[in-house]
Amino acid sequence: MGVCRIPKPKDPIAAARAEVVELLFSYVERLRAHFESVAAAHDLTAMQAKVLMFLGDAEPMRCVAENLGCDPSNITGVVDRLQDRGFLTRSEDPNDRRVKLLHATAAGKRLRETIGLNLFREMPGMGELSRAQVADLRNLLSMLCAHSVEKQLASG
Amino acid sequence: MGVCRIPKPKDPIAAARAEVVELLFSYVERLRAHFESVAAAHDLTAMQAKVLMFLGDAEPMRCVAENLGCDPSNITGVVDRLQDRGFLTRSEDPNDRRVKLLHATAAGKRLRETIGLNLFREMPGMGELSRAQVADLRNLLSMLCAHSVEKQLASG
DNA sequence: TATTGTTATACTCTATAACTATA
DNA sequence: TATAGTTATAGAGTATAACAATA
Repeated sequence: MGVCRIPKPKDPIAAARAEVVELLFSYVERLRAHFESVAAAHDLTAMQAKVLMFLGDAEPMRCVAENLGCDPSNITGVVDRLQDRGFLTRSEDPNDRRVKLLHATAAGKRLRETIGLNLFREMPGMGELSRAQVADLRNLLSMLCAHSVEKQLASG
Repeated sequence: MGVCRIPKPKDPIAAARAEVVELLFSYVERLRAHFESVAAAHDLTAMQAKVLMFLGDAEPMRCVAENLGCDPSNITGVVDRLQDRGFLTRSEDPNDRRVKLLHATAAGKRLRETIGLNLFREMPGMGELSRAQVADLRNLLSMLCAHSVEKQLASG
């Protein structure tokens, strides 16, 4: 999300946290650009790539919308475009005929695999971390994510 | 950027990196939602908030576009809307009259301060890290960001 | 000639509200 | 009544191309 000029607190602990927040936003901006560039290399928008990467074997559209944090009405158009290009199909859920399930086609699965590999292999800065540093980062991110989910569930 | 299903390599080092990439994308999605929610609380889109947070004392529009990784033609509209609401003004650069400089107004500076504080104080999961963990995270992120910038400069 | 910012255009994402079909 | 998905609509972000003013 680019450079943010967050006011620095005087308390050293809070100041360190503020610095982490700023670094995170800077790195997030790079990740966003990286993701968009990988998607664009396959003529997909970031949104279309997100939907494709989230697809399981039989994903209800509502779950896609919830995971992506947007209104379900948006998903219709995104899925339309992916379907027109042959990357997924819709089917009715036999258990609840209101629900439509999304399935990646063979071409969709191949594309997903390719995008996944590109996302991983060209991850900015990742190759410079040692094995131990990668493990440290994994643990710290786990804590951040776990707590975020907890808060999300509590407030929802 | 939501849940990404990145194929897991068999090599344990590569697998650990892939896990970090997946965690990063998950946390990034939470940060994006956090940023949007803070911006929306002040009737700003994420893009408008990014521009406002990036504004220095006299920022050329071209620099804003470069920092945000988008075409300069987009900035015109975003800046128009922020200007209409009294958060910034344009002025001609006396040294190069093609350039227009952006200045946050008093209201813009107040809003920037408030958004910065909200971004920092409600940062998902950040409050759960110990002082030492915050320091570790800062160092790891510094490495990731430093290398990203280096690559960016090398390729540009 | 090259660059800065603007405008026009077309496409996509976005939320809201109204609608159909189903539960 | 409530829910899943669609459609219509309006507003915003996005890149491309053409343009005026300036360098």
